[in-house]
Amino acid sequence: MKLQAVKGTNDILPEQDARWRSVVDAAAEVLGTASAGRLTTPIFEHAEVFEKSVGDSADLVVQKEMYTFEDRGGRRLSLRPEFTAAVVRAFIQHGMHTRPLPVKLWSAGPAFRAENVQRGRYRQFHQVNLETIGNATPLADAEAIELLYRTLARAGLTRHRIQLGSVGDPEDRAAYNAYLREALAPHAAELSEASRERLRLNPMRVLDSKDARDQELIAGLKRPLELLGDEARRHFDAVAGYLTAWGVPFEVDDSIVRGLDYYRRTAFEVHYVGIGAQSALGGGGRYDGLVELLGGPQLPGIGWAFGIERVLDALEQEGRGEAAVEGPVLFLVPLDDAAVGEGAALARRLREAGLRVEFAYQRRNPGKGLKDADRAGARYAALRGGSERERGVWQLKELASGEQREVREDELAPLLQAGAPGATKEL
RNA sequence: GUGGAUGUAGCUCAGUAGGUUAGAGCAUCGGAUUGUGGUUCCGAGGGUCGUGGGUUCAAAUCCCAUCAUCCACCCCA
Repeated sequence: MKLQAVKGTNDILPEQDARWRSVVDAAAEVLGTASAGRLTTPIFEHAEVFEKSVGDSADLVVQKEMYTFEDRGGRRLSLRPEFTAAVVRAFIQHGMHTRPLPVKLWSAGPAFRAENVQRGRYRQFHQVNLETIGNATPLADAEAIELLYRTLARAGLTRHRIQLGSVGDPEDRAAYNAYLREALAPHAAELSEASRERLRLNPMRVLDSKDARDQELIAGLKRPLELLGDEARRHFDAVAGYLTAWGVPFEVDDSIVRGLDYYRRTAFEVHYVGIGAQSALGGGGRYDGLVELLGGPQLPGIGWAFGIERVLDALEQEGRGEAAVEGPVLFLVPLDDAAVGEGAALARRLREAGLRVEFAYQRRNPGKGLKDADRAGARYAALRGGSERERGVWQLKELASGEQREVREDELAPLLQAGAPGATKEL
């Protein structure tokens, strides 16, 4: 056990590939129907892209959860811990504000955080991300949330739940934080150590505490939703209204909080019961102000991301784990040395025609060859030795039924291409 | 960073009152079967017992350290 993948990173094996692709394909399909274009950005950026956007109090920075390093030119670079800042950077760099607004951009790829590992939490993980930049209406929020819900449904999930909240406008947030500080100050000594720290840096996050004593202290307090200003309140109600009208199931969650500073108003998460402690499949929210913060025009935005590994975990809970790896349609078995080259050449031609064909690399006897074909998962095997060569044919055998007949080489492609059921009957 | 559990073959695991060459099932390869597969039977290859140190005549087994994995805290995807 000498060399192995770095802690918190995973190999995606061939048998997992189909599931993986199906999730990304679901996103491409669903998000495409909403005219979102796919944007692929580098996996690393100048560190300041994330540092500026994320805010000083965010854990990403404070707890050094970013993989930041210096390259040979002395540039400080960071592996992306999330997509939003990088997408916004690309949006600004390419002058996308001149396109018809809003601009919808989706992405998929790895992200990195230097955290400790557990189920559903890895150091390299993968996300599907969507950003809608340039529209501040509640309709844009509802659209984004609906797309998130539908993408996951399309990927095969049936038991994911949307939780909707609001962190308010900056003034609301400031007011609520002040309220919390005041309300909790007398009990500060009773709070857990972590929560005392939160109270100092980002009081709202105290609501997130899983400490039983903390929860008791919090129980009687007002929630962020109760202290929303009029505009934020109307915005929230409108988003909820659209979702209800569209039949997107959701629950109001009055304790949704964001670790990142740039969120305003709408905040939401998708959860799934049964995938361990990290039950959030994804989350997102509105970030009016971020584009400007990163040096772009004053444009609002809303976006979300979900974790592909967590979705795959959830799919497994629903009994939709690894799909069987598809075998070749045809497996060619050379029964003598001359047939080895003939088989390879035939395979090449059939592959050129788009068929999935495999062959034995050396002469086999029929028993071995059929065994090879069987284990490769092939549907048909074709054998050829001296007597077949004389007649210019291959013995084509359907493995499942055992039916066999002689076919000329030029008959093979049309026969196999005719498709599974038809070809079977012909035999 | 903190806490708990676990590290024996590619995989799932046996194997402790310490005792010769460390086992099974599955998987792999070969043979039974040099022109017809899946079942079955036979055989083979594959192990620094996570790593390092200690105790002992003797360590997979006991002690210490260390690393890794899993789960949880924290935080989040």
